[in-house]
Formats: sequence, C-alpha cells, structure tokens
Amino acid sequence: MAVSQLSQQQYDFLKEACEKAGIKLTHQRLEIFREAVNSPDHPSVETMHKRLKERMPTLALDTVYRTLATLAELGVVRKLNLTGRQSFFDANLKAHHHFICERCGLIEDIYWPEFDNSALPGELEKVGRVQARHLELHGTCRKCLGEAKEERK
Amino acid sequence: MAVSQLSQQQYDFLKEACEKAGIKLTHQRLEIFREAVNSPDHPSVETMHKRLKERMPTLALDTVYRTLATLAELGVVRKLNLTGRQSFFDANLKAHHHFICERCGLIEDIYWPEFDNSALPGELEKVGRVQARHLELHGTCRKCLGEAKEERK
DNA sequence: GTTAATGCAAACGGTTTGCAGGGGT
DNA sequence: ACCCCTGCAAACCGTTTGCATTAAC
Repeated sequence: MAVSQLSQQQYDFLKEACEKAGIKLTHQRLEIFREAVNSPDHPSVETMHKRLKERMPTLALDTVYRTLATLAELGVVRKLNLTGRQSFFDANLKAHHHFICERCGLIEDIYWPEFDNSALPGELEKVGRVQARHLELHGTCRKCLGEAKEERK
Repeated sequence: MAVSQLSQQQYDFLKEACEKAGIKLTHQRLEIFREAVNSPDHPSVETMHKRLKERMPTLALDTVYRTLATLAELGVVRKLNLTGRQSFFDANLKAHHHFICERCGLIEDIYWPEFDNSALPGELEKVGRVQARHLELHGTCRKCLGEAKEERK
C-alpha cells in the first residue's frame, strides 16, 4: 500500500509505534502524521489543522491537538516550546537544534553533530541525568537583517 | 537609601534602566523586580504574585504580568519559555542555561562558559545573526531518579 | 461486536486589554 | 496639574475535557 508523500518506511514506523502502544492506526493519525512529516516549516497546530481541513473537512481542531500529543507520546514526533505562545510539533527526529528569528518568528533547523557528541559539564551529574539537549539560537534572520537595513535609510 | 534584600547596585541598575526608557520607577516595579531577584527557584508569575501579595495585598496579577513584560523589555529580566504551559522570568542576567526535570518540573541553572564562548557552526551565517544562545537540558533530577528507583522495588 | 477514537461544544488556564480611578513626578 | 501607571474586570487565545457518535480491529 503506497501512501502519497509518505514513504513506506515512515508508514511502517507509525504503524509499528501504534501496535507497540496498543492503539489503533486511524485515518486521522495517519493523515496528521503525514502532515507533520511534510511540514518542515514548523507550522502551528492551527495552521496544520487548516491545511488538513482541505483534505478532511470534518476534522476537528481538538483531534489535531489530541493526536499530536499522542504521536509525541509514541515518540514519532517531538513537541517544541519555543515561543511560549503556542507549541509546535516536529516530525524530524534527527538530533537538531533551532534558530528562532525574534523579528518574524522564522524557525530554522540547525544541525551541529560536534556539539551533540560533546561532553556536558561534569557538575551535571550532581543535578540529574540528561536525556536530551536542545539548543535555541535567538537572533535575526538574514531576510529581517536586510529589511532592518532598508528601514534605517 | 537601602532597600532590604536588594543591593544598592541592583537598585541603581533598575533605576537607570527606567530613566533610560523614560518610565517611572514605581513601588510595584521595584517590588516585582526585587521579587524576581530573590527568586532563584524560577517561580511562575502566579507564584510570584502570591508571594508579593503578602507584602502588597492590593497588587493585581495583571500588574505582575505587565510589569514583568516591561522589565523584560528594559532588559533587566529575561523571559523563559521552557514548558509551553506558563512562562518564567529570570533576573539572573549572567549567561547560563537550564536543566529541566521532566518528572517534577524542577528548573536548575547551569553555567557552561566554555560552551558560551565556543564558535557556532559556520552555516549559521547563512541563516542570520545569533544574539543569544540558550541550552535546554531535559532529563530527570537526582531526587526523581531516587524516587523512581524506590517505586521499582 | 467490542472498545477505543473522533467530532462537537463547552470549559479551562494563563495571559492580555480597555477603562477609569489613583499616585508619582 | 499632568500624565502615566495600576487595579479591576472582562476578553482573549491556545489548549483541554466530557460526552455521544463513529470507526478500527
């Protein structure tokens, strides 16, 4: 069974995760997962819902919330709290970090394997066990830097 | 003029910041700043409000929100979005990062000057200009590690 | 057929805003 | 005296929850 814009591997990944957790692989879960996989631009839950509604007119917003929370529990998507305002869900499970433009809100994935593999400060052993590290780089994106320059003229 | 539990230096810092921004150094701003300075445990805004109300019974919750937002604009406190649920304000302006216990919500300051001074990946120049880096270390704190061990018995 | 998941609507909680009265400069 | 700031209350918005219906296994 071929699923458009979702590789067999990704489909199997979701299916196995559902089976392992003993939950059903429903149409909604599949579609919402697919939307997450095909959304490298870190959309808000509301934006995802809008996009999904074009294909699934009866899909409720709360189902998107509920499903993304479920998918996060399964470990097939990752929940991001970058802005405080709203949360984002990231289906990119490769270790990566985020650049956030304070001016326009752009979120860009940053890969930095040397950092991921570096040792954390020794004092952390006294604090607890670290399971994941996530770096937020706050600044101004290239596009906004240009616009700010324009405005100063 | 001596302000209990707030050094002259910290008082001057706030006063100068207010003057520079052309806003008044009101009683509320001073007290809320003092509360932030004396709250190394990263309390929620609501908790800060509860603590402040003991000294200032008429203080409204929204004033705490409004004032902390103002102080963040002045740059005398820093707004943290660690949980998605609620935001925290940190009056510790020294470069530092945070350990978050996923089990109990504990937030611990982590200092790592070697990392702060290290060079970021070159690819970031293509993305934009980084003004601040903030590392989130998610894991389980020492206390919760012990409790989890107990529960398994 | 059984049970869990969805859609609907209403509630929720943290945060923000409009406004009028009050306090600081 | 002026105007900004605060307290009050209501609105706001993203998110969550209770319940009856629907669909997956």
